Amino acid sequence: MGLRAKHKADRTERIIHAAAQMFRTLGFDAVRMEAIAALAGVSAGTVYNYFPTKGDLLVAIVSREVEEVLAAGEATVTDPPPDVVGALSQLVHGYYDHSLHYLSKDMWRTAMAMTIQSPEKPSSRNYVALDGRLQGQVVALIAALQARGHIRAALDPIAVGAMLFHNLDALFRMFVTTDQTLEALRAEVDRHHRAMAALMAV
Amino acid sequence: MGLRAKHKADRTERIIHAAAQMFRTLGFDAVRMEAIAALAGVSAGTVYNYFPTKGDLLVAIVSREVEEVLAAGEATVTDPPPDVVGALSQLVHGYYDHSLHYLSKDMWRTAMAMTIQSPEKPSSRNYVALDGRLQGQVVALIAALQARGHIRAALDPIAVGAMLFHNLDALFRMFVTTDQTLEALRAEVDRHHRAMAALMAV
DNA sequence: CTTCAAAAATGAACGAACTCCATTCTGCTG
DNA sequence: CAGCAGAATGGAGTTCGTTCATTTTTGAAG
Repeated sequence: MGLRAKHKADRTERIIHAAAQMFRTLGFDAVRMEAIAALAGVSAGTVYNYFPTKGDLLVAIVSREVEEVLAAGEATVTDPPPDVVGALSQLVHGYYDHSLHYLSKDMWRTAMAMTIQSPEKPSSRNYVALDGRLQGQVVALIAALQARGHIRAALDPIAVGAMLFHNLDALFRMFVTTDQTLEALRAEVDRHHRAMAALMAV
Repeated sequence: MGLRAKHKADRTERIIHAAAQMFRTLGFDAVRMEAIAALAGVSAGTVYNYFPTKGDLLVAIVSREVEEVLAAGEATVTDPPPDVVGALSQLVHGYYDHSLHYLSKDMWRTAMAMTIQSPEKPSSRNYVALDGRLQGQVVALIAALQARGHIRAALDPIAVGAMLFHNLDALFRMFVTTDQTLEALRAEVDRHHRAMAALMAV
């Protein structure tokens, strides 16, 4: 990698870190692009050379978090606990527990809003693709449990996996739009998992 | 109602109709508040005496649509078809089929985005409450089917109803964020309903 | 019918994201 | 090393949503 490319990568990192820090401490709306640029040590115009809009900058930050969570989920999918509730909970709690590590609820809300409102933007497409991979992990987990004979052979793993994912997604959305605690979120999703596990039992 | 109150109601209607028409034909972002005000026959400032922001104006419009859909759903809940898939489909197709009557996908997306990003605003709270009532209808339907002995007595109707609602909501969000047709949306949700009906069967 | 305080409407001004662009700087290449 | 292409700069300009001081309208009291 030439010096030029390295500078580019450095600047991208600096901008992302500066923005992430400010978004988290001040809230998305309260942060001016000038301030991000200043903290990153570049000019405002330069930020726009890297990210088309303030929203895209946020979505890029959030997408990094999702990628980390995805990587962490692989372990559960490839080697799931034998009980259905335990397997689902392990995967989903992994998602939830990491969600506020680098990000605030405000950042999640704003990023979700951006990707819904403008699904055609490249940053949104990327985010949606990551979401699809999360859904794929849930489907894969259901299929794995089914292959091991822990849930009924007759059920449609894709449809059921999709429903479970949509559910955990909705509960997470509720979490970030209220002052619900992580603990309460976990309890709620576990309740749903128990209900589904009872239905899926062989 | 005094003259003053009547004028107020008239203006509210004119503003809502003007905004709805323009949002639908031009798209939310392309419509300037000036233009809505002009079509409604008032000044820009006046619109702000009636709706705090452009987004709140949109959410008010969308909320009206949800209220109509809610009313239409009552019939299915109080007297559901005996088969589980038929009952779920009748309710949910009712929701979906009316969704584009007055609104565009763009309006749905933007309204969803607004309510997620700013859940504390009065207009968002109202919208979320309507969503809760939709979820309540699904739960009530499951409970009714259960009371009639069409699905297992052992299952948790609140958890299962919540999951079904979250699922139909997610599928609708996918619908409005892509160019999927209503037909394809119906087919997809029916597939999920069949999968769930099989699990819930006595 | 006149008065007047409260309510409502008005539109000019403001602020911030974003665009544009002439200029400057920097690292690659012949 | 020269000079060129690509990138950063930063300030001026645009656009809208939003705000607010001012003006106009309202309807009840005298």
